[in-house]
Amino acid sequence: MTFEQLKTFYWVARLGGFRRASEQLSLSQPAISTRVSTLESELGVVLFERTPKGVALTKSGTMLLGYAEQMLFVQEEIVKRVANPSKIEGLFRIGSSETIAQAWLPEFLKAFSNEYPRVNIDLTVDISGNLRNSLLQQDIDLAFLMGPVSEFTVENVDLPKFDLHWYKAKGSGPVDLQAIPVISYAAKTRPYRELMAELSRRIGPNVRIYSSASLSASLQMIAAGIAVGPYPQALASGLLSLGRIEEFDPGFQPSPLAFTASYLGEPRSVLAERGAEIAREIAHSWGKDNAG
Amino acid sequence: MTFEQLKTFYWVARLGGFRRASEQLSLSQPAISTRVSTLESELGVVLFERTPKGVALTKSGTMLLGYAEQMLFVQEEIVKRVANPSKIEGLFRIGSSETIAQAWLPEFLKAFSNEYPRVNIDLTVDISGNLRNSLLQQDIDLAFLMGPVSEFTVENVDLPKFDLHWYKAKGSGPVDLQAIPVISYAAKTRPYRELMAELSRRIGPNVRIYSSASLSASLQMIAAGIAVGPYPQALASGLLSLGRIEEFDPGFQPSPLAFTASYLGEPRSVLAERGAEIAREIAHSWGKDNAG
DNA sequence: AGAGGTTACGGGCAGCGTAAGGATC
DNA sequence: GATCCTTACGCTGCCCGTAACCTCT
Repeated sequence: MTFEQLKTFYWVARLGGFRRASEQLSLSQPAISTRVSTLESELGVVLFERTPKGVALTKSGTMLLGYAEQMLFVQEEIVKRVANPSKIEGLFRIGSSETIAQAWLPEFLKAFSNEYPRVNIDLTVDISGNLRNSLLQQDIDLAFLMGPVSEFTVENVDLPKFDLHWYKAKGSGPVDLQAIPVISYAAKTRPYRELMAELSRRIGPNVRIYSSASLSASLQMIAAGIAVGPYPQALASGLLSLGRIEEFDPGFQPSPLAFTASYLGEPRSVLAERGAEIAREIAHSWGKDNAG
Repeated sequence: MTFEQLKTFYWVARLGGFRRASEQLSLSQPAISTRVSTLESELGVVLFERTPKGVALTKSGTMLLGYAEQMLFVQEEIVKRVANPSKIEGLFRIGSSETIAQAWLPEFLKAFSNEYPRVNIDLTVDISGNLRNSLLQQDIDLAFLMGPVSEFTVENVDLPKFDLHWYKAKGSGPVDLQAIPVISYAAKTRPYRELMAELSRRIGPNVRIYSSASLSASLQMIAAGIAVGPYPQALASGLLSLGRIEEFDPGFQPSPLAFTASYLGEPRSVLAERGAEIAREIAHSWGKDNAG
């Protein structure tokens, strides 16, 4: 009996098939067959009923699953508590919404790769909805998104909120929201929908809303006087101090953007757990440094 | 990280040396070195301080030890609860006192090897004192002896007691313990010492006591009229029904022989745990079948 | 035909034992 | 020199991937 066998068993049980487990573990499918059947013959017990459309746990298999989970849990615990982080190797896939990427993500990456120098990082920047799916499909290990992700398998660590203020080009006259478009987050995002609803209610159907998937492009458009819009105060400070943009008050303020660091609780991943923790620390100290 | 590495680590920690662990695990000493140093480099942590006279756990090593014990415990649990006994292989070393060997040991061996057909059995018959030492030195895995063994590491399962009755050759006249020797268990045993003390008190210094390490030889001597002695009633029934010996009452009866099935609780051994359980069952049913 | 699992086979590498090497008393 | 652990090295055997095969829809 080896850890690899138990881990393989665990994933076959969890995903309900040898082929799916082979993808999860980056192995050939026959390798999964070998591992499982070796384990079965070592224990002298059949763990799966093979049906044409996948596999199902036998009674023995069900019993083993609990123990296998314990094993993998303790193993992660060892990696977390005993192992030296600088020796941990692997690939860690991070997904981030652009707001975070523009804010404290660089500092996070610095801190993370400092603690885990031998871990390679895959970074994806996307909108929260896509990140959520990627996370649930295990295409990424840790996501910074507008959460929380409410699936019960997902752990959500709350991150500091971003207050939204309204900005317009410096020196432009009073703002008439009927005349100048409002630019905001990409169309499929929650802040976009919220803003859309609020503006329709207050301004009427003539309001024009641009949406942009690129935060920095949006800010450039604001600075160029093409549009106005609500943006995280903390991210506007650069153009603000350059004198390119200025705040204004259209009479209401969208609710702050709430982010979480989210990861799958099962199976355990030390990197995801610790990554979320580091993110919380970094985000808080970044928030203090960049407070109004 | 593998089970073998953790097990090796455990034994090195427990025995305080690589060489001792290599003997415990039946491996060469360099193999222990390799395993430990591989584990150390995988965790990126030094687990042992190497001193000229052995090794000592580092702080990290101490932390790991707890987790390693958990792992090995769960592993044994899997073998015990999930694995099919008929597939378990290995060597199981049993030590038994002769009384047990003459009583229900054959039936026990039959039941045990029936449940674990692929486990080889090493049987040693010796006096309880030696069995106790062998057990503590891990030369045997399970001992049937006059217990309990009071070391805190040892688990003791109580077995049915053996009542001692006095026997003499059939047809011989009234017994004068001043005239005929008393034969009993080997000199280093507890029943011998108890009997010695009791006889000295009651009969006086002239009493002669033979001691014999062989139960069957002793019974033969009684049957031959050379001596008389107290023996387990259950074991005398053969010669009794053949009409070779008969009971008599010298006015007192030694206390019954109390046996235990004893094994080391740490590290766990499924075979020892289950073996003790089987022994208890077999001994009880044997006791009923052979009751006066 | 296609999806899912098994069997067959060759090759690479982990890990063993033997043997030699260092350190400390 | 004795004891204990480490290093060196050749070899064996395990386990992976490729490829062919089986079975059920």
